[in-house]
Amino acid sequence: MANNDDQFKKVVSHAKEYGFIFGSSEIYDGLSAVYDYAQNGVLLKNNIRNYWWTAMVQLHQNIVGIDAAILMHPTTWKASGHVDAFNDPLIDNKDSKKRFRADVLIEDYAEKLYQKAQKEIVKARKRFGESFDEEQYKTTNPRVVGYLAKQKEVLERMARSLEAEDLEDVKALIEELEIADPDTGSKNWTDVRQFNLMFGTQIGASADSSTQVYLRPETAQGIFVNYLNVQKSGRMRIPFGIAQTGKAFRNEIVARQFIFRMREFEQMEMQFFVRPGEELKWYETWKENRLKWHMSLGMGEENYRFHDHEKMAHYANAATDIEFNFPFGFKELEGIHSRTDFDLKAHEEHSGKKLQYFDPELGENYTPYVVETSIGLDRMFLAVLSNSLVNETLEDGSTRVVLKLPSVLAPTKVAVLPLVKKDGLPDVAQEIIDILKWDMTVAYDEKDAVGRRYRRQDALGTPFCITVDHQTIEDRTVTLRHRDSMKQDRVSIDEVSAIIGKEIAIKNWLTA
RNA sequence: GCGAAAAUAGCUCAGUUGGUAGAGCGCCACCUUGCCAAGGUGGAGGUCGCGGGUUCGAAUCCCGUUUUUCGCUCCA
Repeated sequence: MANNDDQFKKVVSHAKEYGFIFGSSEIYDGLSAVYDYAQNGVLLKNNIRNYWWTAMVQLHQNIVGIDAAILMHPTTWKASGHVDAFNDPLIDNKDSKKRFRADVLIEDYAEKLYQKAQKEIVKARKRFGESFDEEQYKTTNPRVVGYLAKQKEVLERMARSLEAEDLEDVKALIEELEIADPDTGSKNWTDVRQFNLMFGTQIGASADSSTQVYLRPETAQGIFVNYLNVQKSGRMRIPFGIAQTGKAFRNEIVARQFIFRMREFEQMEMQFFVRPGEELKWYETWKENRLKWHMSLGMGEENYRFHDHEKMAHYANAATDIEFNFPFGFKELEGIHSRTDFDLKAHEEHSGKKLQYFDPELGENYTPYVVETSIGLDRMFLAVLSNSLVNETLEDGSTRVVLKLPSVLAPTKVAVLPLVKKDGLPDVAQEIIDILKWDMTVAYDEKDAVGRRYRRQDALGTPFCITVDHQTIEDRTVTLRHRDSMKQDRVSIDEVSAIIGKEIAIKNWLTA
């Protein structure tokens, strides 16, 4: 564990030192859980996004992409359930310093009442045997009636108070019921406070004429509200998918672990629209497909696992996470959910517009079911970065820090290095750069001994170094040095582009 | 948000009972070497997270605040 903590710290400090990630607005002491991608980080991030987009959109004829706005009509979030579900009433125990969801505390209390009633019923059944009438007993036995009535009363009062946002009454209820901290028994509670996980802002400059809107807490709704537009204008036939990448915002109570949980983050998601009843088949298909995508990067099969959800979110009938072995343990990297027709139905209800699809093969209308794949781009970035950072001990006992990024994702593909910065070698290096720069990101470095320059490129994850020496002037050959093996080949300048191109081609990675 | 710990140069860290800030690495310039980092010379870079207070004097003591880490909580 200590080793993992250590590795995580190294990743964070490496990310900063080598220009991958900076804390936001650092000169003003930073902003909690917001980060900026730096000169190398943005390249790596773009490459990951492109690798995903190619695999999901370009390679699937029945999947198209969109780019929906971050701001959406506020009713969207009523329909999606976020206005209600993203509001948590929380309460702290002053003695144990623990935080609880106030509604969960009350629900647990109500559940206990129900259990008491059940106990009475079980006892009574033993007593009366065959002739026992449970329904009648529930309405006649005073104790059971009391428990059930109390349960109902408690739940109803809580629902009323939450609906009216009367948080004082929620607290009053907790105190009246003498609900204690389940761990410590303390009844010393703070006030109940509401935490809204959606960022709000307003459209319209003046306060009185403005409309409250939200920064989207997930990108998916931008696809749902556009699904019929895309289907009709693109003449899409079910099954088909709509993909997009983009920012989403959540005002997390606790946002931690570097870029793992940020307030502003980027999702890469695809919603796949299918016939009702076929959703679980497609769910399995996409589970398999997405895992294969992860495996193609060669970051170790043992570092991935599925975590199937026992308890479903309100919209899903099957859900799994692809978890990755981060330095702080296995954590969710991607979610695959069978979202049923929950979202489209909800939008139909709230908008009053039909969002049905006419299936020409079946000759009937229906609201499609949806299978979603949703991966956090920032999490993927962290997975790649933390998995690639290695402190390697070489045969001669010396060490090097090397970022063994999959070369298809590496920010810089090749560094061109003149062995010395005289005798015309820099000019030849520049010629090579001018050939390669059209197809890949190229770096140039002429400072310090070439060995040290190799190490610098290792730390940046550059998979190839081309060294121009005196022989280059004579026969137009250079040495091509490989990051991971540190081996060198002598090749002609004319071959370099093709050799590197093959190694970094998305096609070769995705079909390997 | 609550509790605990921390914040000194780009990075990793020293800094004694309060006495005016240092090292290694890195960076820049020049020289030297020339295929796997750490030769030479010179240089830049810190109002010690920020704001108050105590004191003749604060990186050091006190209070507040911001950020980070860990725990609680939450995670569609």
